[in-house]
Amino acid sequence: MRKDQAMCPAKHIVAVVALPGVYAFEMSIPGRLFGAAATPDGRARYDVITCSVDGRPVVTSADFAVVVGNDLSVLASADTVIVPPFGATLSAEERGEMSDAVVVALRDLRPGTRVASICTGADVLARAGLLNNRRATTHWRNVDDFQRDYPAVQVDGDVLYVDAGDVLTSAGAAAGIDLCLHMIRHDFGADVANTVARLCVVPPHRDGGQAQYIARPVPRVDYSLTGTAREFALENLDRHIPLTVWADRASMSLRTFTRTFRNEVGCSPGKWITQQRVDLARRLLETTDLPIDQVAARCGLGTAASLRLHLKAAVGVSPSAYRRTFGIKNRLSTPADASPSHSFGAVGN
DNA sequence: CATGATAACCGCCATG
DNA sequence: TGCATGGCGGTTATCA
Repeated sequence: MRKDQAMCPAKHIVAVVALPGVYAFEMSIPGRLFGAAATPDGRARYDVITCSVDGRPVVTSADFAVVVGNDLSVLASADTVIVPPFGATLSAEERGEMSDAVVVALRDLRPGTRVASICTGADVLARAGLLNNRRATTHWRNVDDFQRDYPAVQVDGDVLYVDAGDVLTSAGAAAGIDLCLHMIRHDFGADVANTVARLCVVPPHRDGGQAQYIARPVPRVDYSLTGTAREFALENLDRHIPLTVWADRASMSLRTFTRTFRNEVGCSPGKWITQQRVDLARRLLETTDLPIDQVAARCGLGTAASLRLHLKAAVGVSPSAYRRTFGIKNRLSTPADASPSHSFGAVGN
């Protein structure tokens, strides 16, 4: 955390900001997930540190306090700054006051520092102006207030997280897990992220958005209406299956199926399936030596040109560059050396 | 990069 | 009247 870090290949520093009344669960997510990302020889890939405004212990939303390691000055040397939600019992004004110092610190970060929020931590990012004219999300219960308070932010209340490049926001609570996994996937590839997910016993990738978690006025059946169709599609990723067939399998008309799908999953069937295809392509690029056009065929993207297009949209690099960075040949070196973690372009969700 | 065929998407509206 | 359904068709996206 000093200037001498330039001397040795530095670990990626993740700083978690604890404000008064911080939600201990959300605050712990980065330490648990980033902390589980290790190189094959067991070295930690990230250095997760915590801080409060003045470096003193912080009361949490539960009946215990946490002793943090630092004050806000560590943010200057962080590669990633994460703001969990805080101050549940405080008024909006009080929360604003409590986070003033963090707002100032966020505006003053080194260029290229990645900033992320979990749940209503997005408020702090918005107050710092980091979300202006960018897509962002927050807890579904906070979406309307958030959009009202920060009209310059393009709020998307349906997704689990939004990656706007160097600013990322996640939906409520456990969506922070998805966000952290996403950052790990971005930094070190899907394989490392999947290992972390296994270690933490969480799904490596959750389908769809937070829409499916919003309580409906009418209690919904607790199984998914489109789930079997999705399973079927996943088992046949390499084949093109017309939507009418999906709908048939779900015993719905085409129109009702697409509508239901969007409700349950949070995006259109087409968006969803290309996501799945790109995910598979990434895995194949990472773990096999298959030629690019065969990877494309296997994951249903058809041609190498198509794969190139979709991979570029998802992670900002070409298939060969992706394989060079994350492929099996490089498994033993630290990808951090090969790819500065901020080198990938802005990625929508 | 351009292009045209095809599929997907989604607002709209009638129906039950 | 409220609500889910599903067909229609204009617009958009995809891909060879």
